[in-house]
Amino acid sequence: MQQTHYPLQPARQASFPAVINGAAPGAGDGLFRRSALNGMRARFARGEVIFVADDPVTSLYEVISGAVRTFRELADGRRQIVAFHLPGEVFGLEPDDAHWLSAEAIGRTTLRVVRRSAIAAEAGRDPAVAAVLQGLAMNGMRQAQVHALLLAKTAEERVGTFLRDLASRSGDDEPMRLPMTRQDIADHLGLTVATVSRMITRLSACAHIQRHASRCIELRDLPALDAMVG
Amino acid sequence: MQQTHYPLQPARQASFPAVINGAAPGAGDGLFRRSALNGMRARFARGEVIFVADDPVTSLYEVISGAVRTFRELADGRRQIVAFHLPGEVFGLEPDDAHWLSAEAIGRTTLRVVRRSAIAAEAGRDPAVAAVLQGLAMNGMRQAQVHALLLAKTAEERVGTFLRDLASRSGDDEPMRLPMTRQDIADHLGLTVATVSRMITRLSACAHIQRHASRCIELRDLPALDAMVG
DNA sequence: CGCCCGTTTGATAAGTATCAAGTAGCGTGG
DNA sequence: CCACGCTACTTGATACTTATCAAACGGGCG
Repeated sequence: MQQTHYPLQPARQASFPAVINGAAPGAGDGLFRRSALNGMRARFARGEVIFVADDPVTSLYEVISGAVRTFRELADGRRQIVAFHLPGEVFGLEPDDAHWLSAEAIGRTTLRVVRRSAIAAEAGRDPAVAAVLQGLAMNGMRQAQVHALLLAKTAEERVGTFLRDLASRSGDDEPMRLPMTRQDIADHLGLTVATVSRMITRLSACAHIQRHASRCIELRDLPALDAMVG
Repeated sequence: MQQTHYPLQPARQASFPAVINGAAPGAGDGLFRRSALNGMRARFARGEVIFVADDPVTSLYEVISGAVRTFRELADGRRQIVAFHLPGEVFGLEPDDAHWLSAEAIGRTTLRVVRRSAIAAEAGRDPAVAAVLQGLAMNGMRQAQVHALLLAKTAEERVGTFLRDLASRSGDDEPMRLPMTRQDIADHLGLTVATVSRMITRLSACAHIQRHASRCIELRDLPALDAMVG
């Protein structure tokens, strides 16, 4: 499959109510800078909790620096990571008044926090803000669908796709620095740490990637990766 | 995991811009009956194509009777079914101007078709319509996330969860009639037909379900199913 | 009534998890 | 600054789950 990456933010093009035109897709341009929604900065240490499932949904969050994981704890103790969020991306949008997901900072992380009530007020006033929200929701839907497609593939394809996508979101600086642990990756891809590690070793052996350090990987043959993962 | 079912329609509660209250959640109440968006009825035969990936997005669709599968064809010929849509549910909402998914009628199916341009116009006029769209997008996001969680589980859990959810969406009449083939189920759950069949046999052996016919299944022990699938 | 497609079942192979040991990287404290 | 210790990562041997290939069965529709 294509596995085109769909960043949550900014809204990529005309969303459904076509009203749009929305926020300029300028890189790094904060979603809520354009309106009255400046938001407050908040800093989090490694592993610190941002919100927990069942908490009331109070805010929307934009990653300024660092990285965030959103996940769901299963009854049997397994943890499924739904998404990683890198600088410039927005998370925290959920259909209900209570969170279904939990969120934690992966490393030292700075966020812009915008209160839900402020967004709601602004969206009622400014149709463009409503359209941006609509785009966020639809991109989140697409991203989750792409993730589901990923989980139907083999371990090698999952890891290859994951690395390729992460690289495209991280900026073009090679080699790429991975903010998350192998356990995080495994919990995102529905694999075990051991298997993730083996697949990275295998991709290195094929010269598709090169490991400079365990958290520092260079994609050496992007076309080959693309061909492998579909 | 909980695997609460999240029907696309109607919007369940206050969505993000809180403007809402939206459409009354009356059962079977068509999404677009309330506004000027009546839409036209369209009938499809078994297997008939509704739209294909790369087609322009022209409309939103509500299932009146029958069932629909939305899916994505992978390069290697595999087909991943993203969702099944039953009467009362809405599909066809996508972030871009071109479809990323394809859609086909599973059996004889009737749809209400509402043109995108009409929706956009109405959403600009009526904030409640915009809010309903927002709810549809966010519920679609949640549904895709739940699906991704499902794909990280064992074959038995996937099939059990699938049957339980389908039953809750199909209405309470037992035994439940399955509109789709085993191949469709397999392509939705990331399994093979043989494995789906074996798991159904195994669930029957545990007396959790009972097969009246291959497409007609009764859930005999819902608590046990819930316990098994988390 | 009979054909055909969808479904079930069996035997075997492949892929991934599990359990366990060894290695390396990194922060912390001496 | 270096040594230490802890955590993350890699690698190996084995078991279990699911896919694959193939055949038999059954039910719905002409």
